[in-house]
Amino acid sequence: MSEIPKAYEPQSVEDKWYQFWLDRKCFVADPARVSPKRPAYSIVIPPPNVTGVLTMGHVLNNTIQDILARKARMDGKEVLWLPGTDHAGIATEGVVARLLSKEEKKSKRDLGRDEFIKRVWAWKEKYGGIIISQLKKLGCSCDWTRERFTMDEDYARCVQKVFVDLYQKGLIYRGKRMVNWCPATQTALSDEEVVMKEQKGSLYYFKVEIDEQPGTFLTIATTRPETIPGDTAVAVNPRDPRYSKYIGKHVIRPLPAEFPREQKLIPIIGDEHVDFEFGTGVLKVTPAHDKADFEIGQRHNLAQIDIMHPNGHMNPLAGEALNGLDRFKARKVAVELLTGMGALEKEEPYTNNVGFSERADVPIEPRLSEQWFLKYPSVDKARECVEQEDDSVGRASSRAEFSDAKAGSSVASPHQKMRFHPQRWAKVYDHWMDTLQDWCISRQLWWGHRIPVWSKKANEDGPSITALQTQLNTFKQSGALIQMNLYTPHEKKEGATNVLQRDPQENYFIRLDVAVDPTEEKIISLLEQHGFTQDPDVLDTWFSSWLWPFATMGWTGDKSQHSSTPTLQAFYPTTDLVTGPDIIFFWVARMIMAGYEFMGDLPFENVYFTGIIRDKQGRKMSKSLGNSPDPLDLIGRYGADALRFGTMRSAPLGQDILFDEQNVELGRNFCNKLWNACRFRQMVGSGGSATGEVQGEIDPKLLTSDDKWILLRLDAAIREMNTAFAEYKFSDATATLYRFFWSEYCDWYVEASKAALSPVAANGSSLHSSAALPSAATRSNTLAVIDFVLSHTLRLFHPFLPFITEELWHGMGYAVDMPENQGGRTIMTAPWPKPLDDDFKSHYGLTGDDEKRIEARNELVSEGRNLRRNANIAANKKVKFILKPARELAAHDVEVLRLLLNADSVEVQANYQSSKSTMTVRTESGDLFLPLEGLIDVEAEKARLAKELQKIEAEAVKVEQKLANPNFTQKVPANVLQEHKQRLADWQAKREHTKAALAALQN
RNA sequence: GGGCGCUUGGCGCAGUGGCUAGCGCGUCUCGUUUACACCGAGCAGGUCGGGGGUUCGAAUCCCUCAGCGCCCACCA
Repeated sequence: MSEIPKAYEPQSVEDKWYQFWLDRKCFVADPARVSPKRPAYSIVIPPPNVTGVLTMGHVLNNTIQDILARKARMDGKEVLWLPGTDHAGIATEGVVARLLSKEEKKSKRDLGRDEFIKRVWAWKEKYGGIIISQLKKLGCSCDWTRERFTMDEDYARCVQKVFVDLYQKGLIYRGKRMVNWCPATQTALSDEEVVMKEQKGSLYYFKVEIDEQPGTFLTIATTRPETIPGDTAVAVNPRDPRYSKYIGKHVIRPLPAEFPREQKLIPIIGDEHVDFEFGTGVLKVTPAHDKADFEIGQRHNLAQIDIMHPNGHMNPLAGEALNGLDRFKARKVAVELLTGMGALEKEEPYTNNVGFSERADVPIEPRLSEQWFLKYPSVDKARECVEQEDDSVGRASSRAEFSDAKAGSSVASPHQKMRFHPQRWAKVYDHWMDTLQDWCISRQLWWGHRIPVWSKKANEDGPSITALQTQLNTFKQSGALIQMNLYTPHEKKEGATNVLQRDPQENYFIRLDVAVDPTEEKIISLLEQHGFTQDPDVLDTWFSSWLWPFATMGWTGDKSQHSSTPTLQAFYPTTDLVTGPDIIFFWVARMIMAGYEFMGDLPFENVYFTGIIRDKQGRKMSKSLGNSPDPLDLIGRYGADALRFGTMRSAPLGQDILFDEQNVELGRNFCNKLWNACRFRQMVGSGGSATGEVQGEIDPKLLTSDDKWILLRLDAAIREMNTAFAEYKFSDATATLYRFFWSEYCDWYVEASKAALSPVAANGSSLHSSAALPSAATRSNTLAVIDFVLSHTLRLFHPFLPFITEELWHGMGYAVDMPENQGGRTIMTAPWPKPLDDDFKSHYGLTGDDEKRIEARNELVSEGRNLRRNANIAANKKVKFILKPARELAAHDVEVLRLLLNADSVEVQANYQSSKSTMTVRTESGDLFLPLEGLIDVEAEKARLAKELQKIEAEAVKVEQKLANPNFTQKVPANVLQEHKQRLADWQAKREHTKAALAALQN
């Protein structure tokens, strides 16, 4: 580090070191190196969408993972941070489809399935994974040799095998159900992909005539008049005295107007679901377009009339006037029609919650359709394994226990408990697990894992199916992974999940579904010969992501050898998962169930839930608001370390993060401070008698009080860091680093060390009679302390600031003396600092007393500076102070006082008497006087002292009263009592001193 | 309708029964002294959301009210 720039320039440093780490394979995990002495540590990245670009959310999430991974490496663990991307079905298909329509004016259907999928792959190769290169810019230490994609060939096989396996277990079934239908993307969605949004709309009241009692009308309130043509009943609460008498009668549905009367006759039914407080207490029932209505329909065996096309436009069953209209347009027209026929009674403004497609941001259309569903596996185990708050009473740091347990026995038995951080998410998880609904896993898309089911419909007496069934059974006996399900009309009566619905266009049919591992080519060709076709649907993207922790580690899906890959054996279960609470159900819960079901063990030991990044005003980051900063731009302007540090510093555990660019600026300033502190060490090192080389040995006999103090502060910082890591409190960790390095090391220690480092003093003479005469030996000793502290500090910083610490580690020469694998090559593998132990402390003579004495001396400095400011003495003007010490002070300390007070001299006078023109203050380590020789503003000083005295009085009285209370003195613990007595004595001493000073001014 | 979280100086936050309630940012004043103006020094600024209770002692524990936010839920 010869020519050191005055300011840190991250741009010239970051790429260099990232390449250095890659070249030396620093991020590559080797299962063979794992041993009881070198335990494994693993994280799988939450795979970002392959279409994604880096957002502040990614920065937060991945910085935390990188911090954990880098810390674990320094702890001597074998670390695997496994990266990759997610194929993100809907998102990716949407991106490519939009591109296609923009550039070629074609739809995906124009291209056809195979060609379209080719285009998606081409797009993926070209643009996909931009985010991967962005993660590298951030400094992420992922093992890129193991990068995975959820559509990789071997990953896809895992997905298919899992499907067949669950199908065999009877957990996957096909069913015609009410699903969340997205008319924009024209696919079914899971419940989790629906977000509720408050919508302002209207509640329309319309009347219907009771067929059996002409002239009697019921009024119905609805928000969706366009679905009237789909109504097949009107429901009232059977306990509702107003209406119960009408149950069993019929009403005439007003729409479609042109339909014959008998087609529009629908029954009035009684159902408990109807709330008689709401609206008029009469509910229109549309079993084909509303989830609750569907269930009412099931209970009363109502017909289902589907009046919409899949794209959300009305079909002919909605009637001439509505046919072809978009559902929202149809709503307006339906209202007009009702008004026209005099059926509309009123319309009132109404706000309700409407389900929206999370991806496409359009209202969901509840729609009856045939889909694949999964009954969740391993639910009980998954529910029990997450530690609830009540479980943990009396367990101070269970994470430490976890780590130790794992280190102790390398072959781990199945883990019992998993911890969430913050733990309150366990409750949310628990609640969801208690109310699990079957998961709709099929999607009407092309980009994704195609459902490995071949099926054929036939008439009930079709001979081909039975014959084929027999044939397939022989394959099955030979161990092929296939499963058949024969659907016959009879099953309908049993009300089972495998309900075969009557196909409206055809007669009853039977169907043979065959789930096959797609690698069973013989079987598939046999099926295809017999006219079987593969299900056109693909699986929900999360149906592949839920296997991520083990499908990425070489899991084959073959149960007999599921733990046979070295990677799985070494790194599964993973240690930590870092993710956002928004995907706790989508991903975390499902991974836990999959972990148990397919690996027989939980997938991770700890889950850290980050907060959500918001803007300064607390709004969510969003593209439409334009309030989402580009992290790459921030990295360009401030450096990756600055972005990381600024983000971590403002990200307390469990709370949302308000992003403010000022935080990044602060991170940059901090890096610069670190840079300059090292630069200072280089500059003082090359002058005087010491060379620029690292000073190794510290001589206990030559330590100054400040040296001892900073070593003790370093010790405290290391301990605090360890606690923060154990509790996943990264903002605490950065706060500790900030305080220790900036306030304690730079502001106090470095400034004080200048007394020992003074080149003048080192020459053996001094300009100041009161100054100590530090020898050259003391000087190099202080340099050695600085090197000790800095080399530890850099290591404490490294997980947070990987680039600048690597640059300084080498630049300062700290790498030189270290063994190759312990920091000699890179700070990445330098050992994490240990707290200073008792041996160390006694060898160097470090005691709590030293710490207190320096802090008392520093208080003297602060008070002295305060006096200066109150006397309006310019910061650069040299003055003389007089000190009447409470106890003996070393020459070094007096010299430090002189330096830090920017004084010509600090004279120690045991019997100094204050005079009229002297300002003064009493501190624990003595009375400080600032003689002003007539320059003093007596009135101002009187006022200041009076104010001071008032405050002192108030505090003294408070303590006096406490001590006067016998209840207090009797019940309070001895140490607290003692502390209060001391406090009173201190206040009284200050009171006396201030009174005396005030009195002196009166003369 | 249930559940969870939050409320401490202008802003963002620490502080789970006992130091004079801290920290960072910001504001203001002074300052180019052997790293750093991306800096240093100093001042100002808080009845800890309201009310009640437990206790010798409450920002901290309990009750209650209010406000804000999030999640879950089939009132059309």
